[in-house]
Amino acid sequence: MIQPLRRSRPRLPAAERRRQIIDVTTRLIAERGFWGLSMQDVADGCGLTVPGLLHHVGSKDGLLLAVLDYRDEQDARALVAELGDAATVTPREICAALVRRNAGQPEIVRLFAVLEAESLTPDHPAHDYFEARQRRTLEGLTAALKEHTAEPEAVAVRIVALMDGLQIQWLRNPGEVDLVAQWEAAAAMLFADAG
Amino acid sequence: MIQPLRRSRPRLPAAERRRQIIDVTTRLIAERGFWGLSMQDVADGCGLTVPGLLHHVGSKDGLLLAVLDYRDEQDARALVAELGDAATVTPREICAALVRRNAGQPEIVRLFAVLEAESLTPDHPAHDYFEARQRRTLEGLTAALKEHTAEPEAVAVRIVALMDGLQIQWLRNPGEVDLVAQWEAAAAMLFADAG
DNA sequence: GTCTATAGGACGATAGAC
DNA sequence: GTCTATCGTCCTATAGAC
Repeated sequence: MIQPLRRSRPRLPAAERRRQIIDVTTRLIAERGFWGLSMQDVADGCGLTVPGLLHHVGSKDGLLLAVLDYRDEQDARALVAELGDAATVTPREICAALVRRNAGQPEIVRLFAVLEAESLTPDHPAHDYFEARQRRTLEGLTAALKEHTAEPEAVAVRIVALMDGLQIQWLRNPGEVDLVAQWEAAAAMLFADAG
Repeated sequence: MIQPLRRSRPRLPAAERRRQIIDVTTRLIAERGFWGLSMQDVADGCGLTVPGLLHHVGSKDGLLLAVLDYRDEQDARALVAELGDAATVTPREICAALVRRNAGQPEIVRLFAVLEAESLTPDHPAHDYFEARQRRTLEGLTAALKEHTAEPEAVAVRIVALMDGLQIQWLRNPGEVDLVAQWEAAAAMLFADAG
């Protein structure tokens, strides 16, 4: 009568489990930020216990970094798919594509909006990530704008600022603010002298 | 030998103590957000125990609302002092005054930046406050723009978005981004057709 | 107005079995 | 790969003395 009975629970392969963990965590951080995130909630959302969750990500900080790494990878993939890696695309087209993509995934946008603000303080585990991300974005955009305007750096700052600001208003009131339309209208002035 | 010995500790009057609590809390929320705020840290910063702190604010939510109420009061006072309540002031001047004031108090700006993002979720204790605040701001600005542009509402959205976005970049890199200068330059395009 | 004492959880993380 | 059990810490809040 001794039952061999191994594995009454699913025991997903590590890669799939990791993917599930990242999905759940993305949703929860968007709702509550990193400081408001609890490992218990993530574990529950995955049908795991907390030690089970920690087996995959090591620590709470590790969990956050896993989410950000995954986003980088996805974003890079998506942008190449949409635009090709062509050098013929204008900065304005790049921005428009980005806004269109963001308009379709409010959860991700919220993830970044919350973490961007939270991580302003130097002891936030994503502080360095967001500092590097902002520098990379501004440098890339500045370079792309060089041949189109006299003040590429200042224009780049304005573009990023406007995108971030519009996203916040859109997230707070998705029904009333049309992200893509607002951006197109705003872009008309921003790119008045640029391409 | 029986000592009457009452009050070995300061025992500040309630109003002063409340003011101190709000100051300390403002700094801590700017650093960690509301979810990351601990009553213990606030109490320590005031030289109080946690129950002593709770005596003044009732609960953690009450503490947050006290901070926001106080900010509303201060901001209204400051804006009237700077501009008078005159109807002769243009929207552009109002915005410029606001940006100049913000440039001098990064801690307060950070408080709002963090709470604005955190409070996107409906169960955040400041959710309603920020929703009302955004609506009030947009309506006021839209009204002020009515005589200056054909699309006052859309321009108002852009103005708010740009101010919020510039502030984030400035907060992350105060040395490299000059908030006032960036705003002046951006305002030149935003108000191209408006006053 | 502030304290001590304490209730009653939730937290992140580790050890070790299976 | 996932579990149970547990550690030690932190958390908000209440009761009641002074």
